[in-house]
Order: sequence, then C-alpha cells, then structure tokens
Amino acid sequence: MMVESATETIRTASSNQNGVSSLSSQSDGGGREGGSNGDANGEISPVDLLHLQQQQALQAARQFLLQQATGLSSPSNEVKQSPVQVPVSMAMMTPQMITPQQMQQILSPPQLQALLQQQQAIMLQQVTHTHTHTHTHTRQPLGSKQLAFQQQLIQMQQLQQQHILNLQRQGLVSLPPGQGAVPIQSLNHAYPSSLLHTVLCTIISVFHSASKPEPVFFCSRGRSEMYRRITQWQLMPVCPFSRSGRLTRHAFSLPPLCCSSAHEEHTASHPLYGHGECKWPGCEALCEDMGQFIKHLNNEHALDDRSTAQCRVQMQVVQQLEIQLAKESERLQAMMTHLHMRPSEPKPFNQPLNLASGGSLLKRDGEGFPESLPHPPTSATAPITPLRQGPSVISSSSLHGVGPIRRRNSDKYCTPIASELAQNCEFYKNADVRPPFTYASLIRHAILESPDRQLTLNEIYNWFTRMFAYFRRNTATWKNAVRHNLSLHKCFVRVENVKGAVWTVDEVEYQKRRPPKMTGSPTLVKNMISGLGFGSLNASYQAALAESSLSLLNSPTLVNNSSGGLNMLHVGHDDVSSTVEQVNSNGSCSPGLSPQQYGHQVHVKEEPTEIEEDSRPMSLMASVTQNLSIPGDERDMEEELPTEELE
DNA sequence: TGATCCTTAAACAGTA
DNA sequence: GTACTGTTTAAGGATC
Repeated sequence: MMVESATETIRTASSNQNGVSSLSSQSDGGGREGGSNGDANGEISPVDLLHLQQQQALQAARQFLLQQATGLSSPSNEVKQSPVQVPVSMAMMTPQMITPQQMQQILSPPQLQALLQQQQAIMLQQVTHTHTHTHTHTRQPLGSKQLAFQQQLIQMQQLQQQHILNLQRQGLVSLPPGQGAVPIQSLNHAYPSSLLHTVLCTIISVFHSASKPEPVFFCSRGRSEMYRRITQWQLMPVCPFSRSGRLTRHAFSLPPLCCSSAHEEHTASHPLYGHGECKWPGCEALCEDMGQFIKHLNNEHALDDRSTAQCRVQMQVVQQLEIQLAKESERLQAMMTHLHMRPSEPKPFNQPLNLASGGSLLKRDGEGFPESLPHPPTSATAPITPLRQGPSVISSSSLHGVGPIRRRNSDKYCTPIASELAQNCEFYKNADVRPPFTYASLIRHAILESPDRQLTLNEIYNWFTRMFAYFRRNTATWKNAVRHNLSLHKCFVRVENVKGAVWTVDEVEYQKRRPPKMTGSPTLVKNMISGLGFGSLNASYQAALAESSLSLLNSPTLVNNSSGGLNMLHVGHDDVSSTVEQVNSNGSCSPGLSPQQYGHQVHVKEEPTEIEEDSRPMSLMASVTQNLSIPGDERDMEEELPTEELE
C-alpha cells in the first residue's frame, strides 16, 4: 500500500537523529539542514514545520512515483490494480505551470486518491512523530503545531473528497458506496489549493531532481519532446479522463489540429460530428447518425460547468494555436528574408517555370513546353510557379497567391524589374523561366539598358534571348508579341536613323500608360510627407524605390542594399516604379543613368511638355517628389492631381 | 458587370 | 518567293 510505503519512509527518516535532516539529504539537497533547528530547543517554528512538511511530501512523492515507474508495488497495491501513471509531462512542469485544478486534470482519480492518501499518511506519521518527538525530547505539548497538522489533514481529506465528488458529478468515475463519502462540512470549506499545490510542486521537483535513473516512462523522450508534450497536453480538454477514470488517449496526444478536414466537416454538417462519433473534446461517443448525435450532444454536452470548462479550454487551444501560427508566420518571414538576401544561391530549376503566366498564357505555354521537359503543374493544389516573383524573392503574398494563373495585381506589386533582373540575372539566363514582367516592361528595360537607349527590333530580340532562356524557344510567339507591343504602346517610339529603324522609349507615355492609382491619394500624400526617410512610404513607392535603377544592375552593393531593404516589400509595379525609380536614379548611387538620361534622354517623340515645371506652383506631391529629386516625375504625379493644383 | 490590361494569335502590308 | 518588320484586329483571361 502506498500508505505503508509512506509510513516506512517516515520510519526510516525517523530512525535518524531528527527525521528531518535525513529527508533533506534525500531530497537532492533541496532541504535545509536547519530543519532540525526547531528541535534544539524543543520548538518547531512555522517555517520548520512547513519545511518538514515539504520534505516529507517530497519523499513520499518520490517514492510514490518510483513505485509507479518501476512497478514495485505489491500485488495488493491498489494502485497496481488500477495502473497509475503520472503523466510524463507533469514531470517537466514547473510549479508555475501547473495549478491544483490542472493537477486534478492530470492525475486520474486513482492517481490523485493514492497521492492524497499517501500525503495523508505522511502527515499523520509526521504528527505522530512530532508528538513522540516532542514528548521524548521536549516534553512539550503539541499545541497549535499539532492542531495545524490536523487542520491540514482535514483539508487534504476535503480535497480528496471534493475531487471525488467532482468526478462523480461529471460522471467520470463511480466509486463504491462509502468510499466516496464526503463529510457534509467539508463541502463548505474553501478549496485547499495551496496544499495540493505544495504536493504537486514537490512531485515536480522530484522529477526535476531525479535525473538518474529516470523513471521508465521518462526515458523514451528527450526533454524538449516532453516540454512539447506538456505544452500540447496543457491544451487538452479539462477532463482527459475517460469514463473508466483513466486518461484518454487525448491526454498525451496532439490536440486535434486538423483531425477533421473541411470536407469532413461539411459532409458531417456539424463541426462536432464526424466519422460517426462525437468530436467533443474527450468524448468520442459513437453516434450512428446525426439525430443520435444531436441527442447525445444535448444530453452529454449540455450547458453545465463541465462543458463550460471544456469550452474555455478549447478557447485556450485556439489561442495557443493562433500564437503558434503567429510564431510560424514569423519564422516563415525570417526564412524568406534570409532567402531573399542570398539571391545567388543555386537554383534547382530545370524545368520551365512560368512566373508571369497571364490569362491563357500558361495553358498555351504549356503546349509549347519541350516534350522532354515536364510541364509545370497547373493544378492549384500543387503550385510551382510563384507569381511575379523571381526565384530568390518570394514574398508572403506570393506564397498566398501562387498558382498557375498570374494575377495582374501581383504584376503590380512584385519585385520591380530592375532589381529583380539584377538579382536573378543568371537565373533567367539559365533557367527556362518566364520572366514575371510584361512584354512592355521588358522591352522598355532592354531599350533603356542599351548604351544609346535605343535598339533595333533584332537587338531587342537578341536581348530577350540573351537575358532569358525562356525566350530561346517559341520565337514566333514572343517575337510577335514584342512587335505587337512595340506597335501597340505609344511609349515605344520608332525612330529612323542611318542604321535603319530603332525603337526608343517615351517615358512619359510609358508612365501615362498606366498611371499609378494611388497617386494623389490622401494616404499616399500623407505617407510621402511622413516618409521622407522611406520608412513609411507607401508600399508601392517603396518597392518602386527598390526598383530604382536599371543602372544598378552592375552595382552589387547597391543591389544588395536594395534587396535587403526596400525589396523586402515586393510591392510596386514596374510602371509605378518607373515613376519613382528615378528618385534613386537621381541619387548618388546611380553610376549609370541620370534621371534625365533614364527618362528623357531618349525622349524622341516631339510631344510638348504640357506643364512647365519651373513656372507652376508645386503641389504637395510635387514638393515631396522634388525634394527627392525626381525631375519629370512630378509631372506624372501631378497629372493625377486636381487640375487646380497644377495651375 | 463593364473597363482595362495583358497575352496570344492572326491577317495584312511593306521592304530587303 | 521568302523572311523580316510593322500594323492592326480579335479573343480570352485576369484584375479592378
């Protein structure tokens, strides 16, 4: 019996000089040798009393757990008849992590009962010992000290009875008549949680100190695993006991994160019913049909304390999962950040990837894939083509939007073309990946990248094939598209020269082509004002700043700066960026093109500038942009502003 | 739902 | 006649 073991423990301890120092030594040094101080003069101070109590509880708990671990209980042991196992996770809990209420949930009724009985025996023995000790050595009456012990005994008993009563009320355990008798007066007492807490903390401290040999059920997992289990286990329903009084499998299993798929839930038509059983935490009652389940739900899970408590726990589960989700999201962000910062890593792409499949592009391009190469999956469930994202710049938004269909929105909010190409130039040269930019953007980039800001059609072709492996096939298709774009868009100006016709870019027209929607918006203006340091600029404009510069293609340092900072946002359309990229181009970081060069040097089209920059009052936007040195850009921005501002 | 953008395809004309 | 260049139209998908 557990009581006998505890009693024997006390006897052993009592065989020492004072019965306390011995316990202290057995408690892994956690006790104080001063525990016998009170005996020196025959007085036991409250501190000593408490210490003695803790030491004895410690000893009892240790023995109790070792018995459970090694199975040394006698055949008649009550605990053995009803196998009691202290949850592994409990061993790793700190006192701050566990409450008496949780302990009630942790331990099965036999466990808790045995533990309480053991503690009672310890305290009873302690009272006897103290009584004997005081009579032997001090000949002083017990007085208040003994009374305190007796009160604690009563409290322990009350706790035990209350626990059993609770279990009975919840229908989780049925005790033989008489065993669960509860003194009426005990129900009126306060819950002695502190006492139980002391016992539990003692048990925990035992496990913490019992590093060798660890109980059997500790050895299979590492501490981290146990901590993980603890965390999960703490999320278990309030009462992990089955009706047999034992811990259910849920007690040590993962919370039902995705135990039922959305499909199941839909088919079951009730989130708490699936696979013919009740999904109420810890229930698993079999229900043949929905009607039976409803009946079961109303009967077994009505609005009562138990259901309310379980609901609260479920809320904690959800909260915990949300926290976990936040942590994992943060981790994902960090991972993406890390990957983004290292664009030159090996790119294991060996199949054509469509990073910018538009509309029917993927379907038709899929037809154009070489037979020897596997076609990219077109299923939305197995996306492989990040949208408008280079291989090294994968934003969370792109992960959310990955799929076979390119979204034009992502076209606007992806990595700007300059930085993208700068970072992944080698990738696009070698990988059969469709660049995530429009033909117009690529053509413009090609032209502006050229020394004279002008290219013949054939040179544009060559640039495409040189820069992108993707355009080394299906030449008829994309060349037709290039020609189509050159003719279609007014931003591309055909100029006759001595060598023949060359194509140039009219930046004004290019920016007109799709004026940024946010231009002139109060939000943007506000951001522009407050974000002169670029810290709080509109996201699109930040990305646009990141794009800054085709001229940065050969400037790794600047590119890295761009990728490490602004590019992280991955927002901003190349069109938009074309407006703002000149901001940076005008800065000292641009070794190649000046904004004028970039935007107006090749301004071939003789279109009169409608607005004289120097002769009109600057709007707020213009002021900002001019502060950022954006010649010509304020023109485009102001084009979006009310006309009165331009006057 | 309509407008817009983008892509693809195709037809056609002009030129070397 | 062929290939290339350039223009134009149309259709379909996606987005706003």
